[in-house]
Amino acid sequence: MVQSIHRAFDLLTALAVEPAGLTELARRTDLPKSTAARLLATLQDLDAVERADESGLYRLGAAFNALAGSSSRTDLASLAVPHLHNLTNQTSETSGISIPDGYRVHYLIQVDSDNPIQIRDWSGELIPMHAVPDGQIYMSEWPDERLERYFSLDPVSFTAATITTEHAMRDRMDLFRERGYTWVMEEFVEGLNSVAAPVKNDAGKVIAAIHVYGPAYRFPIDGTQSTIGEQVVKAADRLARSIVRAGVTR
Amino acid sequence: MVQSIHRAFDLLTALAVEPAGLTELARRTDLPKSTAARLLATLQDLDAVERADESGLYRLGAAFNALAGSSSRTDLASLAVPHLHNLTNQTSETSGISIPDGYRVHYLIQVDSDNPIQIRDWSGELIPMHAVPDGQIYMSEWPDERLERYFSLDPVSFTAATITTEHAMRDRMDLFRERGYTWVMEEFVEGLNSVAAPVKNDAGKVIAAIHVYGPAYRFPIDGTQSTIGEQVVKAADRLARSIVRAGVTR
DNA sequence: AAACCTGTTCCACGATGTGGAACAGAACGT
DNA sequence: ACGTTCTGTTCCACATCGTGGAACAGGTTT
Repeated sequence: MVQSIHRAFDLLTALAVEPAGLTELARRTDLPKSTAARLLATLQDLDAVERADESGLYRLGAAFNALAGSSSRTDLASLAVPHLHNLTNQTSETSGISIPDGYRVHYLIQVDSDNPIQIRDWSGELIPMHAVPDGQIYMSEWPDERLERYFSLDPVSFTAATITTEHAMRDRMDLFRERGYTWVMEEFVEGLNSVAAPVKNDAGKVIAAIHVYGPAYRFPIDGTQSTIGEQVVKAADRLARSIVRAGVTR
Repeated sequence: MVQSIHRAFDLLTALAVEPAGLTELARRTDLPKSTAARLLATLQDLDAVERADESGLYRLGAAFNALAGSSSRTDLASLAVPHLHNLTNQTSETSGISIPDGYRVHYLIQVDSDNPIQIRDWSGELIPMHAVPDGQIYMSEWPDERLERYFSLDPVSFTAATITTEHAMRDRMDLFRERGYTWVMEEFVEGLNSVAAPVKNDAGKVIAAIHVYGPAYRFPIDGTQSTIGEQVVKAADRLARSIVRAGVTR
């Protein structure tokens, strides 16, 4: 075991209680002041702690928000994988999961189908909300002023079919609220269709969305839009229950 | 600078990209395998990383959620302090801020008034939602089934005035939605009144609440309920704007 | 079956982390 | 104004702790 790392985490844990000066931290962690000073200087270098200018008090730094964010995204992605496999098996198309990130959709992972004609992998990428079904679901929870602000920024018209007006988006959102899922037909990329449904936490808040997409020439097969939509909704609900059981917080 | 701590954080940063095995992590961080193994064992001991049983892959552990949670609570509390001072000056009573935490309200900090007759400090404590105005605000955003579940658990009657039925709480929530703030008169503690207003993020979600409380014999002074309520709403809105400017995420 | 790769463990070694001491400056009490 | 106490910073002699190469077991791939 590496003693220095244990000691560093002792200091971080002490700071989680409340901010403190060097001498107080040394006292809380039973370390000599010079040892604590050196460890804190290193943690400061790593943005794991920061120092308030006037008071000289140490407090936890921004590094953990990034690590915790990544940790919870990884948790969510792990939980989603079996559900996405099931969905891909059912639909024979690529499925994936995303989370909202400001005005964009953050694709976490996707599960490809066996079909030789594949969809490229958008995992890790950030796509504007209006262009994809996940984003349209997230936007449907926004207050009016946020929606207004978004459309005042002239959203990109990716294809001739992209929705770029608030009015048209409200119509789309009404459809979503009616059905519980939303379809996007060649609005982001020519030749690509997709459908998504929301994943909600115990408090009813949309924390993620799962989607299926495929090439427009074969997806969806005529007359199957609502069947596929319902399958995505069911998969999203099952994932939501897994999340509650696993105690993954978002 | 402490080399071991830098190396440990290099490993953590590598894991934030995606989970990996020992050899891959050693490669990503330019460390000998034995060094990486020892550092990872220590991080595992600290719950900073965990090991998937079957695959043997390492991934970030739960420790950061706790540290990030604490870090962001500290950020929020720091931002709130000047607003709470203003509110305490205006009302001559104790003010404070809370966040929701499951079925309870987590009081972060409070700012006392100069009055010698003081309210005890609940900072750090967790109080059931139904008994305090902050909690009643949080509950007003819940889906029906969550509210139903809460009241099926026979909430504690702290005083004769405590609301313990779903029906009565819905009436209270209607009043809240009408006014933008909510009063609680001796429902939690005999002789204690309080008023709260929600703090919302850019997406319109209630992330915290701020409140003022005082002894019932002097607070509120007759005829000042709506004036004080509005003051709390304004302070909450100003805090919300500070939060957006500071980029503090919740 | 052989080659290759991963993860684990050991231990000789010396580099790094340790911690006491000294110091400057601020805060506090008289 | 002065003495005392406390905090934070820095130095450096020292030896403990962290290092990393090597060996090994077991699984995977060819």
